[in-house]
Amino acid sequence: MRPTLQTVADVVGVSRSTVSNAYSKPDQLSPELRERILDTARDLGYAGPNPAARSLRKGRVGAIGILFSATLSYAFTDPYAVQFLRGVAEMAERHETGLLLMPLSDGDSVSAAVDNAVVDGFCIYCLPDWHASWDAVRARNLPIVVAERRDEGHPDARYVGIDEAAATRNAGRHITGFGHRQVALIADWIITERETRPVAVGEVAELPYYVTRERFAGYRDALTEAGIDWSDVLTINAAQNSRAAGAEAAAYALDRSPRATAIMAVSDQLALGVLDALAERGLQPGRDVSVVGFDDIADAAGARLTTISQPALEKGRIAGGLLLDPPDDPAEGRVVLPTRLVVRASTGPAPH
Amino acid sequence: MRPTLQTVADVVGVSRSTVSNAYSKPDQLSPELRERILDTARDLGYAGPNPAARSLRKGRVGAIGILFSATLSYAFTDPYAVQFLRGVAEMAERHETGLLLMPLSDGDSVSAAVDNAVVDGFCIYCLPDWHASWDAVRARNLPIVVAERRDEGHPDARYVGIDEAAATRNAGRHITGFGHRQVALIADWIITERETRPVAVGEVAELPYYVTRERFAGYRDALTEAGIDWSDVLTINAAQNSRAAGAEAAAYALDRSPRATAIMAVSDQLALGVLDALAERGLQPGRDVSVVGFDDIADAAGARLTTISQPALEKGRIAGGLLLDPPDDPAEGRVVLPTRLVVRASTGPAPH
DNA sequence: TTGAAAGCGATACCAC
DNA sequence: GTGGTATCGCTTTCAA
Repeated sequence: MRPTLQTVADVVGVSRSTVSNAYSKPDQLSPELRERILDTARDLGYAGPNPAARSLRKGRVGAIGILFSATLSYAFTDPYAVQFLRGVAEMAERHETGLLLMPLSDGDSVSAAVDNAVVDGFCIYCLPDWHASWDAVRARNLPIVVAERRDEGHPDARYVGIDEAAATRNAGRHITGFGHRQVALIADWIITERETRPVAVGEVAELPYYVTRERFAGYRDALTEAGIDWSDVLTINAAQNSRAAGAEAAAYALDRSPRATAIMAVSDQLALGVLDALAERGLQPGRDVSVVGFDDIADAAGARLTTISQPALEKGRIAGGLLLDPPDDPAEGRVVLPTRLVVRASTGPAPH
Repeated sequence: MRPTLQTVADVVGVSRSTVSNAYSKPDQLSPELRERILDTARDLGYAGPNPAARSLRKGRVGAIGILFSATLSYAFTDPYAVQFLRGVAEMAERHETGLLLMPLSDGDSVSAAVDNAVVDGFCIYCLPDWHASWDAVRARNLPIVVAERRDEGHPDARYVGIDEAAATRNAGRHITGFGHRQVALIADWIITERETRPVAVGEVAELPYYVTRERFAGYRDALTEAGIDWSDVLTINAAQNSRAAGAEAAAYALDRSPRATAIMAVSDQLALGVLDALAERGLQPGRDVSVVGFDDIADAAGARLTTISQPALEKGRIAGGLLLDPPDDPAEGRVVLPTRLVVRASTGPAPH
């Protein structure tokens, strides 16, 4: 049998409290005794206090669950996601807390994973509205921080996000100010299917994913203000949030007549793909076709991409802080961070 | 007070076993009763069986700890690491197991993180030999799988890796076969400091990190066979495993006289940086300077990089499998996967 | 089917 | 400083 605290206590001839103290409260007993206990434990092959038991007793686990929709590798491949998670990880580190990545498959086990997660709270991020795990998470009755989305179904949920629509509204005005009329929008999750193709604006009315929905709403506002008919806007679904998918999606806007003179993407990854597509066709960004991204990831500056900068790292830090060090005032549990339109060379006046 | 199983049992008027069964063994009680229990639980705001308590009782947690040296964001930025982790995640998903990422800071808390991790086992990967957490992990007395390294200090540890030295020996022969004599080697962790600079071969004798040590050993064998003096080989430490660091390191080999005609890097990330450095100088890979990488990441093919292919995804899957579904025969717990030299355009005959 | 009782392995609290 | 006792919340026999 594996040795336990009790085993060690018996061998040393002390009570279990004392052994426990030897591990958790070194200053509660004499150094010699502590030494003796630790030595015996080592000889016995005692592995130290069982974390599950400790968690049960203390009511604290020392880990938070990270929930997102996609596969591990995909989520971490996105520079924005990486920054966000780095922020969360920073706070976690500071609080000596682990990050439990939960593989969310699509079957029944979605809920099982959430149900069994040994965590003190959940950080949800990039989880489409339709995903089954939302209910499972709420049922757990643990602190929740949602990034990128207000959780209407859970009014007390802490939240850190940005004003998505305001950000794109602003960017949209930048574009319409340049006189663009032939506009295309690229996003993943316009539809739940993972395929790259134009999607009729009718479908777009009920975007299933909060972030895309809001960002499109902002663009819609700006374009409509400028007298552009929303139904004239070409909206293209990208199979995923990747550079390649962005390039593929851009083809639909570039290889038709009239060609789009401005292409806005909901992420820099996609927008970089659009730039790739331009380069392939010998088109110059900002002159022949204007391109706008979102996120202001590291590569955006080098690519001279006009984009909307959002503080991903800070967002992660705040999400982590909200979870690990909750504010007394619930009002402080809802944080909206600023965004900024970063104008670079990829946008300019519409060609005649 | 938060409701517990007991609370629900009392309200419904059954024993806790029955409530427990309602959750864990639906077929052990009548559907009506189960329904009634679940409804009451919902009304009471009972969050379902407490995972910590369940873990304690069952002796199984449903999560494995992932240990690596670097920051989260760094680890996941490396395409090789991402592939590896995707493999692990795949197996984890299949076993309904979570992945606990442990923030390994450098202070005392290194051990605390490991001590408190509520996990069923550890998967160690990319953890330098000198890292303090090795001891803490061994003390936990849990199943361990080590990727990329034999753990001599823990002979029973399961292991999945490749023959690092054989792989680079082979690549080295490819290079010497082309007649190269002016050779440079680029690696991170030649020294424990994170700075990009040439490192004298004397220091290199005691490389602190297993992977770099082995890969260098292979190259050394091949070069020595060809009559190249190991002390004539320029070895350059890269501050980190990134493309930028690779380019920076390459400068030391390219901007000196005589210029290196072959540069071997311990990763494709670094090697891609080397190609960047060549491009900057108008040098042609495979004609002016030959470049070899390691890993065969997705970008390597497009960059026409000669490299050593290793099955990262498969490695991750096996690591996960070894941990979650251990083989009966301990001999099967030590897996060495094949590597393959993939020759592309970045290597060629040494220029006269 | 259902229930009673016995742990799982530790920590908190309060005497001593 | 040290030891007893209750308890954290659940699952698991084993009887009924």
